[in-house]
Amino acid sequence: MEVISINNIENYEGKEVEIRGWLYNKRSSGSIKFLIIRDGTGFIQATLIKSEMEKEAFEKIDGLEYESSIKVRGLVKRENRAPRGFEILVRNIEIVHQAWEDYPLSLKEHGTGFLMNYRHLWLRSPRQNAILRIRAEIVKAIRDFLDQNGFILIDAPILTPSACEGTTTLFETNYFGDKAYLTQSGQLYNEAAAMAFGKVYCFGPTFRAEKSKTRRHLMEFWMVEPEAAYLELEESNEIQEKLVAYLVEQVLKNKPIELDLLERDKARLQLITPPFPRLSYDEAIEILKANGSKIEWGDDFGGEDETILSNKYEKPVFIHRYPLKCKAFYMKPDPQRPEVALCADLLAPEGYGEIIGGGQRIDDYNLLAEKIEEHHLSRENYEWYLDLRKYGSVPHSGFGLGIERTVAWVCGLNHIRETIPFPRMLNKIYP
RNA sequence: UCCUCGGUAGCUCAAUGGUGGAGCAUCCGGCUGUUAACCGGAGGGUUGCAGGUUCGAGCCCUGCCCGAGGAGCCA
Repeated sequence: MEVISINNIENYEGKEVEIRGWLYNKRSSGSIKFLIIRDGTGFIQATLIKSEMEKEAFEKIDGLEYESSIKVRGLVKRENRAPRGFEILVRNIEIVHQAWEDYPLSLKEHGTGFLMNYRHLWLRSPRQNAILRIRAEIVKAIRDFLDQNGFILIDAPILTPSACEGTTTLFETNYFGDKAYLTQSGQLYNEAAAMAFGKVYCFGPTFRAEKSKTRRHLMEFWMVEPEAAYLELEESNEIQEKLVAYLVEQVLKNKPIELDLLERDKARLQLITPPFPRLSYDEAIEILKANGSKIEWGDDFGGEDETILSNKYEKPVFIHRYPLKCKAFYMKPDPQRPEVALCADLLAPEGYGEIIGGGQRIDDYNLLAEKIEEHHLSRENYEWYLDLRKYGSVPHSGFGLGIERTVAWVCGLNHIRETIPFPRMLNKIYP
């Protein structure tokens, strides 16, 4: 008898199969019993009919607790009355492990705070399963896109000797008696890699010790950061819009069942095709002022400002050429207008806000040295970074795409915390 | 760090200052097509903690703890 996965059960209609999984739910009507089995790839109804099986096998499951692990053997039937259009007519069930009777999660009515304490069990639910499968698809799409477009994976270190950008708070750790910090960006190392390999990206976790407590923030999150030599701002933007459109396309193509389960409006995602609109910071300020925002030229956008801007478009929108003082020290000033940076952020639609931040980097040695001093950064820590401007400096650009925010947008979630298996949130690190 | 809201059964929530309830979950019983099944019955409580006001506090007051949302900052 063949052991099969629930997600391709339709290929086995009329065949005897075995499913290895867990008991998700059960319903009984006396002489007919329904079990909902999950195996990690999907959920399927298993039906037991008293008159069609041995008494012992029929009664075996009476005391079976939720989440008990079981092997179910039976006939795959097309059945309109079953949730997925298919069910298994059970011949026999083998109980692998009888779960304890106090499984804490019931099938309805839990608050997120409670569920987060049981995140290790919550992952078993259909909704969490769908979200994390979409996350995996997005990660795969990003890697495929970059690999197919000549980028090579060159990962940056997690433990770093100093701040990459200096501004945000870092997690400090002890490195054999010296201070070290968990990375908040692979950016600077990427620039070194880009001068060695041309087009590179790093993909990994990053850490911010900011005491942020909002639906858009995690202490630990994942970022993909491409960086390329001889790449100028607008060329970088073009890569970004193609990348974002591609990952949306791949999710639509490969994860339609998961999107439906999340009740995501797929029509909104189908609109995500290049080119994306481009708005200068100056234009954005005018729009915000016209909408009643108190923002002034030189301010960075707040969450509400981003929402106003992104709601104006069906596609993600680039906001480019921010005031230099809003941005990191390595951002290259626009030669036409030195008060603004050659940079662009990408705001996702439907109020999801910033998913990409990127820009062109300073390639002149003297200017970069000045900026390092201006930002009170330790020159000693950045000698290697300055070297990149001494030996074959070229115009170069890159960007960072936040995985969790992207997943939240594609899935249509109102909070980022469900987009990562075990979110690290303010004052909360269990489980 | 600041602002707002909240904390009552395992969970989600009710309860004019006057005997703390419901749905789900659990246990028992019933049901041959259930769809977070349904129907009947039972058990389940130091109302976050510590004080205070009152004849009487889940409810009013003070302090603390914890949680949620938001601000700042950012992806």
